[in-house]
Amino acid sequence: MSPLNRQQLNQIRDERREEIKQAALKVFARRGYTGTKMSLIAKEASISEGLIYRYFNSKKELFSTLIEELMEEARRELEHVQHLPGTPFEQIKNLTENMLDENNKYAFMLIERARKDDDVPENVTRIFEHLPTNGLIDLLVPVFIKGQQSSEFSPGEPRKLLTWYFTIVISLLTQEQEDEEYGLPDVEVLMRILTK
Amino acid sequence: MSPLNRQQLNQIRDERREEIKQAALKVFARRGYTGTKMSLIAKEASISEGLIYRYFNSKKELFSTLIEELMEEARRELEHVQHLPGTPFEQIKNLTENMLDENNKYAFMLIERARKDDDVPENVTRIFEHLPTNGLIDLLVPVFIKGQQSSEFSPGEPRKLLTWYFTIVISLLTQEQEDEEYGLPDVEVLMRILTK
Amino acid sequence: MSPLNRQQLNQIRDERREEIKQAALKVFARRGYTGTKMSLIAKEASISEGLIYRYFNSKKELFSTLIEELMEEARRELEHVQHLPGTPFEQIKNLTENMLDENNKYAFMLIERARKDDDVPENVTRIFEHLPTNGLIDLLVPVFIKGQQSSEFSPGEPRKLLTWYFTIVISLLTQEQEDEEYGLPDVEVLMRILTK
Amino acid sequence: MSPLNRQQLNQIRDERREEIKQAALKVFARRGYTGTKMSLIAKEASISEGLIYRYFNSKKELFSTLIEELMEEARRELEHVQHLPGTPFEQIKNLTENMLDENNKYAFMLIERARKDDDVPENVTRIFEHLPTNGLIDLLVPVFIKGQQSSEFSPGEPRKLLTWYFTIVISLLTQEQEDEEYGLPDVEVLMRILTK
DNA sequence: GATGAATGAGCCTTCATTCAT
DNA sequence: TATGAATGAAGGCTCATTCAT
Repeated sequence: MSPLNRQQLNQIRDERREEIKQAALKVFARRGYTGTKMSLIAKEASISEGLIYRYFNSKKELFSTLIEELMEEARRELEHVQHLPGTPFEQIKNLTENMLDENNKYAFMLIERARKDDDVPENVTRIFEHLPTNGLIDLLVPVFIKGQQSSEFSPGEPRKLLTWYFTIVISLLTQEQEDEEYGLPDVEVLMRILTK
Repeated sequence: MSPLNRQQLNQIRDERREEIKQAALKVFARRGYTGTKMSLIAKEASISEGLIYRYFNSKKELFSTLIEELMEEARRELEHVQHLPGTPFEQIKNLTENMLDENNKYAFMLIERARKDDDVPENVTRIFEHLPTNGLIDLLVPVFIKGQQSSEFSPGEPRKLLTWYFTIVISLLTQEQEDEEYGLPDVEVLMRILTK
Repeated sequence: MSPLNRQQLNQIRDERREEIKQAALKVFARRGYTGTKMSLIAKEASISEGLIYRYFNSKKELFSTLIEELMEEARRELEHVQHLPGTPFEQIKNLTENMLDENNKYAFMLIERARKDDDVPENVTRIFEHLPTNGLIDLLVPVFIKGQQSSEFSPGEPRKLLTWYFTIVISLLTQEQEDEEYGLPDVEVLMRILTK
Repeated sequence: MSPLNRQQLNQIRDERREEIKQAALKVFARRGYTGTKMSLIAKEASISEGLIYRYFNSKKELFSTLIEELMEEARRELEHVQHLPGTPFEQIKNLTENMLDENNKYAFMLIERARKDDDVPENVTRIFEHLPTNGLIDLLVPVFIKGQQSSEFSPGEPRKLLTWYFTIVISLLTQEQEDEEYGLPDVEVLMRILTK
C-alpha cells in the first residue's frame, strides 16, 4: 500500500545524497570550510537548507565524508596507474591529464584545501596527520623506477622527484585559470620536471 | 601637558598600524578572509580587539589595505628585477629565491588566496578583475627576452613561459611544506621550465 | 469498489484518532509541550509524522484537544464521586486511589503541566484562567461536608482543606517515582490531611 | 593606564555572572530546559543574547552550572538543620518554611524540574542518577530520630516518613499558587504527616 | 590611546508543517 | 489513507563591531 516501495525510496535517497555531495564539493572547493555557508550548498543543489540535514548530520560531517571518500578515490586511482596501458611515462602522463581534467579538478582542489587550511574540522586534520602528503606518492614509486630503468625518467631519488612533481601539479589545479590567457601549462612541459 | 608631541604620537600610530598589518598578514595568509577572526589578529598583535578599529574601519578595510599595499610592493619588486646585478637568468633566479623566502612568503600567500578564494570582499575581487594574473608578468618580459637573446632561456613565447613559471612558483609557496620530507623544489630545478 | 463502507472508515478514523491522542498524552505528560516533538508522538503511535496532521491541524490543536477532553473527563469523574458506594471517606479515598492509578496518572500529569508550565499555547493558558485550580473542587464540597457531619473528616473550611489535599495529591502523581525506594505515600497517610 | 583595574573587572564579571544565573534560574524554573529560549533569559537579565555566551559556553552549561550549584547549596542547608536552635520539630519546621519561602522557591522548583523532566541535558540527568532523590534526606535522619525519641515525631521508618514528607513539600512549592485563593497549606498542617 | 564588555546580525541546526506519490 | 521527503521559520551560538570607562 506504500506509495513508493523501499527500493525506490532508497534509490531516491542515494541520488539525493550524491547530489548534495556534488554541490558541497563544488562550494567547499572554492570557498573552503568556514567560507562555505550551508545555504550556498543548498542553493547549488537546488534544495532547501533543512533538507541537507536529513542526509548529513552537520556541516562538519558533510565535509568529513567528502574528504574521506575523495581520499579513498584518489588512492584507488593512484593504485590503478600501474595497470594502465603504455610505458611508465605514458602512465604518469595519463594520470596527470586526469587530475587536471575539469571533472576531477574539484576533488583535488578540495583535498588540497583540506590539507592546507587551518580552519577545518579536527577529525579532518587528523586524517592528514596520519597520512603524509606524499603517502599516496609511494604508490607511484614502482612505476617511476620502471621508467628510470627504461631511461624515460631522469635519474634521482624517485620519491623526491615525484613529490616535487605532484606538489606542482596539485597546486596548479587549484588555480582555476581556464578563463585566462594561457591556461594551465602543457602536461608535456610539466613532465620536464621528471624527464629533465 | 602632553608628554609626547604630535610627531612622536604619529610615529607610535604608524608603528602600531604596521604591527597590526603584520599580524593580519600572517593570520589572513594562513586562514583566509572568512576563516580569520579579528580576535586572532588582535592576539597575534598582542593588543585588544577593540584597538584594531582605531586603525582600520573594518575587517574588510584591513584586508583590502593589506592586499593593495602588497600588490604595490610586488609591482615595485618586479620592476626592480631588471636593475639587479648579473645575467637575466641570475636576476630571475634571485627574484624566485626572494619570493620563496620565509619573510616574503606570507605576502605572496595572501595575494594568492585573495585572488583565488571566493569568500573575499567584493572590492578585493575587483582589484584582481582589473589586473590579470600575469599583469605583473609584463614587467619581466624585457628581462626574459634579453635572456633568450643570450640563449640563457629557451625560445618560445615569453609571456606564456613566464606565466607558467610563476604560476608554479606562486602556487608552490602557498604550500607551507617546510616540515615535510623534501621541502620545496630547488630553484634550479624549477627554472628548468624556463631553460629547458 | 470501496472495500470498506463509510461507517467502517469512520470507525477506523476514530480509532486512529484515539491512538494518536493516547500517544500524545504519554509524551506530552512526560516532556511537556515544547519538549515534545511531533516525531516522538508519531513514533509512540507507530505511524508516520505526516499522518498526525490528517487528524489534528497542529501540535497546538492536538495539545488543546487533549487538555479539553481530559478536563471534561476529570469533571465527570469528580461529579460521580458522590454516587460512589460507601461513606464520604471511602468515596474520597476511592477517588484518590483512582487518580494515583497508573492508568489515569498521565491524564492528571498532563493537566498539571498544562496548568503550571509557561510554555504552553495561549488558548490552553486561557482555559485555566477561566477555571481556577479548585474550580473542580467545588464538586466535592458537598461530599466533604457530609463527611464532616458524620465526623469522618475534621472540621474546618471545606474548600480550603480539599484544595490543600488535592494540591498535594496532584503534585504527587506528577512525580514518577515508581522505581524509587518508597513509592508514593499511602493513601491512608495522605488522608490524615483531611481527618487530622 | 588601564581604565579599570583587574580587580574591578573581576568584580563586574562576577556580578554579571550572578545576574545571569538569577535570570536563568527564574526562567528555567518556570519553563523548563527546552521551553526556555536564551532570548528570554537575556531579556530577564536585561542584557543582549550574545553576552550570556561570554559567561557561559552554552545553554546546557548554564543549566548544568545552575543545577550543580543549587544542589550543593541544598546539601549545605540540609546539613545545617541539625545545628539550628530548637527541638527537632522546630528545626524541621524552620527548614520547611525556608524551602517554601519566595526567595528559595525557584531553586527547589528548578531542581525538581531537572530531576523529573525528560528533556534535560545528559550530564544533568547523570547528576541525579548518582544521587537518589532521598540522598539528601539521609542528612535529616539523625534529627528525625532525635525527635522520635522525644516523641515529637510519630514512630515509623524515619527515611520513609521523611521521604514522603519532602516529596510533598517539594512538589507543593512547584505549584506557584500564591495568587490563588488559599495559598500553600500551613506548615503546621503539612507536618501532621510526621507527627500524626 | 587602550581595554574588554556589550550588542546584534547572520550562520548552523532543529522541527512543525506541507506535499508529492 | 499513509508515507516520508521537502520546506522554512525560529532558536542556539559566533563574531565583527561599538561603547563605556
